[in-house]
Amino acid sequence: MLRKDKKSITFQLEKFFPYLVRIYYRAVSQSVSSIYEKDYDLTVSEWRAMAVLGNSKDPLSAGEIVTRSSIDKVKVSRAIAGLTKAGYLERRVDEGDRRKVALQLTRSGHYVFEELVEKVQELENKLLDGFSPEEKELLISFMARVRSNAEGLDKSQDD
Amino acid sequence: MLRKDKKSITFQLEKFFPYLVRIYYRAVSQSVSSIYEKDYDLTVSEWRAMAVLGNSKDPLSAGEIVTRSSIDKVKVSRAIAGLTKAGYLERRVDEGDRRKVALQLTRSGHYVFEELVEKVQELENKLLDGFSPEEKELLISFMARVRSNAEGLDKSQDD
DNA sequence: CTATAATGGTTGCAAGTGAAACTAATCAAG
DNA sequence: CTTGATTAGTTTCACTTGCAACCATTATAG
Repeated sequence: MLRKDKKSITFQLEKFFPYLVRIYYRAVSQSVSSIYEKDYDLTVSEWRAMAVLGNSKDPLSAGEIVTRSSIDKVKVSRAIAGLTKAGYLERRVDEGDRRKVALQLTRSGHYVFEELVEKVQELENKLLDGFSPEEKELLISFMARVRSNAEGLDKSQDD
Repeated sequence: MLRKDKKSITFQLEKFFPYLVRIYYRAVSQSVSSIYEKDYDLTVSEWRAMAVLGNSKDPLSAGEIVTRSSIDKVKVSRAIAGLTKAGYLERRVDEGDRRKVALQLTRSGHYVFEELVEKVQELENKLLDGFSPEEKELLISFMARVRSNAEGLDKSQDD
């Protein structure tokens, strides 16, 4: 079995960690998005904006949604437009600072939000079916560790 | 603290499992893609197609890349075009079946592949910095379990 | 042999994305 | 006040995406 390869590289994509993460993410993401997409015709950003708003007693500005959801400006702006058009969201110009808009869910928006939360939490349970509470916590903490490793890297690259 | 909320929903996005997965994925994905994007101006699909090809002794058809990389038809087709244009890939019509193309990395493609593999494996280690081998295995197996839960769901929804 | 279907791969198109430019309002300085 | 800078949010534009339609070739049926 003599080979002349300089290094005889073996790189298996299906063992490559970031590839596994991607596949994992895809599976999770697809199962959850099927709920708000197919059942309610919402986009991811719309669902997330709604989730942030649904949990807030007080109206929020678009900027506050951006910071709380880690969705970017543009998507939030479009999500707001979409939700407003669907009648789930009410936008009022903030009279204190007329650049801002005060956003809050309408009654029907709140209703949809509640339905969604229920379905989505049910899905969360199904995704973690077979996991003990400790395992769930462990998985979450592993992800957080990897994430913080990754973010550390990015930072050092910026220099 | 009397509230009149029908249900007093508390849904925190930042505790929601699919959201955590998304953030995790983003961090990983961004750190790895910065390597092949910034350093080599390759897209994800190009890198993945290259990874599949780089590991194969024999030329592959586009369809084989699709099945081995779980990238879709269209992306593979475009990845091939891109890699060919960059001089990393050689495409030859399969004379046995003239619908197929036989694809293999050029010398320079192989060279880039080797460089990339090295950098990318280094990154993989950094991402998992602080993880014991057992923890790494555990994380991977957790992801596989969640994924198979998710895929089970999708299947039952198709019915 | 045709005719029809099936397969491998590419391309067109409509929708989605995000960086950057833009508008409008507020703030800060002279 | 005016001028310039900052902030909130929207829009534009170039690029990516993926479905579906497509072309070419091979396989199957009559």
